[in-house]
Amino acid sequence: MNKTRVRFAPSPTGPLHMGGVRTALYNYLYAKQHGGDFILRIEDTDSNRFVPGAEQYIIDSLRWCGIYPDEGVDAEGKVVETPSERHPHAPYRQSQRRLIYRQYAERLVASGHAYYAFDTAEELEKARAEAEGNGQTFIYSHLTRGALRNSLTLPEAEVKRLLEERTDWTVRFLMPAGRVVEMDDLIRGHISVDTATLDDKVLWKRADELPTYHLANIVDDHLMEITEVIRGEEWLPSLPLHYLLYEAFGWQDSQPRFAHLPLLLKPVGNGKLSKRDGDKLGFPVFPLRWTSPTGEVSRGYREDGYFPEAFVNLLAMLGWNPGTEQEIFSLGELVQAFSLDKVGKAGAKFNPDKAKWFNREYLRMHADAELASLFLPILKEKGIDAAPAYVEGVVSLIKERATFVQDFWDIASYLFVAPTAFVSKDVDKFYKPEIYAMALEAMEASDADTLEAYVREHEMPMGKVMNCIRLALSGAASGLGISDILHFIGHDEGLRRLRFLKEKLG
RNA sequence: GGUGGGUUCGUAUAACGGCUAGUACUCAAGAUUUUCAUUCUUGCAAUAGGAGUUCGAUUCUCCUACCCACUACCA
Repeated sequence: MNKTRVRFAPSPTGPLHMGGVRTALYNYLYAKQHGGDFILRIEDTDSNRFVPGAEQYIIDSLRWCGIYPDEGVDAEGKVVETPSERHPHAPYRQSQRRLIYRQYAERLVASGHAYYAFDTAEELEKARAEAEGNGQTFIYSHLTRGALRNSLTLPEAEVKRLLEERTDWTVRFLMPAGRVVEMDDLIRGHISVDTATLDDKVLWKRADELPTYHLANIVDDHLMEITEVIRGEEWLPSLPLHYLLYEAFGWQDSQPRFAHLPLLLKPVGNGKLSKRDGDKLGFPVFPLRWTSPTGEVSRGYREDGYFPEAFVNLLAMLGWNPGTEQEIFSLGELVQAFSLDKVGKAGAKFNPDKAKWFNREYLRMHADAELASLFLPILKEKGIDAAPAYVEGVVSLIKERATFVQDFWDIASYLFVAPTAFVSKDVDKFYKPEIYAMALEAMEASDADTLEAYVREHEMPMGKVMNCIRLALSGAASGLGISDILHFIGHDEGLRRLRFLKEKLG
């Protein structure tokens, strides 16, 4: 039995979106569960779409989630560029593997599974436009290849000349007609496709001396001894090609098994989750904040205040379920519980409310001291220098009311500074001369512990008096319990605030 | 258009072919609380439609509808 080896193979064309993180996560979980390796490979074969910083963003995102590759770019925190005893499959960036692909492309031509094509981009475009004019779709296939400029139709000498003179030719796969490819997917079961509907995909481009996805992918998965390919559903249509490629190379025996994951869909309407949805509906679609080369900023889960554990957890539950009613899982627990046959087939709509719920749960699980240490810098920004022990006490009191650490300030700012503004609606309701008089009397006569008893004993209207006091202490009639507030700010400060209320409102 | 995939409460999902189709989020109501939040209880709400197989179908088969992906010298 071969050791399990899976890979996550993103393209550095922009920030990794949460769907991509989920794919990486599922690969990672699968690898770890089977005691195997998780490999990070960068598929940068499209020089036109390369975005500076995208690769580092991918690495940073996975690290934030606690996902570390055993092999590949970023293995053990450093970029592996050359083969070594530990990483014999390096390099892991496809642009650094150019030389490898060309020989495999040539091998396919030699064995009659591929051919050279000399059609220019303009010629193909013209053919497409023509077909479209006739209400049809042009595909480069057994239907059309006989009338196009390639090594199948041109004389040998001409082919030789063009190969030498021109630098814009490609190698195309010779898609056989009249075959039905029988495939198996770990999630979807058996699938069969008639090759007559498939086209002759470009495998290698002379112009930049690079392969396209299809060739690079198959060659690398083979060379890197990948045992399972777990990727997004958008790849399902090219699975027949990939099967045929393994067959053409004679690698069927070591062909990896495939699992195509359902897509992540936008919260409302239809279609896959896109960057725009996040901006529009107010939630991040990226793990980390991303600033594009043009200066456009996209929010990230990290910066929005999500705990990485919560992010990983919510991602894991989108498209997979444990078969039990447990919803909260650590990364380690996910490794134990994960299973591809519990992955659903249908696309999963992302629900921002549930995402927040997960973070709330994780926030409560965090120790007060830890939360306090996260809150401290925020306080410092507000110009407040509070004692850690004090902040810890505050946090333990308010953590159940918050979703994010950032919420702490809004919830409890008045435990650090006296309110200067008062909610007018609450003022109208609770700041009446007779109520204020009673509130002042109660405050002057009792401390935090005896306040309630005093109000009760003197048969004051409990709700009104308390809310008037709360208004003075916190600036609003809703919020923390009065005795809790007093415990933190002290009785003297409480009395001062009550007097300030009158001073301010007259 | 073609090819492939998909379809259980609003959302995520559960249910060897067999209880009243379960759970979580959201929402609503009630209880608790000096207020708010929390917490607790309760409630609303689904098998896309139609045939077939079967004693019995959410589950298996077929058809229809709808949704998604792919259909580039992008991944």
